[in-house]
Amino acid sequence: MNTKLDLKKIEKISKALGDPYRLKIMELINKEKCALQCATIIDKFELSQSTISHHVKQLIDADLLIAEKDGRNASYQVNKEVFASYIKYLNSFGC
Amino acid sequence: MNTKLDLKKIEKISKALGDPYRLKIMELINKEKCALQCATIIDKFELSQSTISHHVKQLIDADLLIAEKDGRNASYQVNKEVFASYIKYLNSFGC
DNA sequence: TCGATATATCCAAATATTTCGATATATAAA
DNA sequence: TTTATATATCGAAATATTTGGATATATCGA
Repeated sequence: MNTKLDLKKIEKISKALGDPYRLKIMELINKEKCALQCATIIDKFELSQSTISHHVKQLIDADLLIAEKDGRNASYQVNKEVFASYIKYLNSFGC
Repeated sequence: MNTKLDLKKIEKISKALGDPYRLKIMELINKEKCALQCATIIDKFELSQSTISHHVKQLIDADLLIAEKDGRNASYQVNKEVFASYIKYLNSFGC
């Protein structure tokens, strides 16, 4: 595990984290012990459902979130693996 | 040291890292033992001088680079402190 | 001083991202 | 089976980012 990410992927992850709503969505999901439902996210922000869906998709596309579908509900959790790999890359700059 | 970064700052740093050229500029500067001159960066990429200058400015504005001016030359080095703080923030997601 | 060089800034065009309303899709509930 | 609910996708407008040419500024060398 702890795959080495290529530059394209690093770029995508960084871009996904470069938006205030997406950061707040990540924090919200991270606070939950277990997976968080989409409707909960929509409740918390002054954004339309389609906009939230779009932001969540970007986080999923960057592999920062893992999505799970249960019937008509979707839930998400943080992909700790990918964060670990991203941090590993950043460590070359940090220390 | 190792200041806690607010969300706005995390966003700015992530955005600054969310571009292929800026990532490559960071890597280039990081590879140098000592500070890297601007002209060297310009040589390495197929981008105009003004575009490089703009990208470097964004990295400086995000505090990822420290700029030093010596006469008409400018040189840059990685701000390890800020990287460390950014990584510290990301650790809440990673493990 | 005068011309050359290094970098930064200004402006505008090209491109990408964000946002929302409308609609599609799939499932649950009546 | 019909209706309601949850989420995703499409299309278009608003906004932001990227890019390069032109120019400004500051300094070095002749």
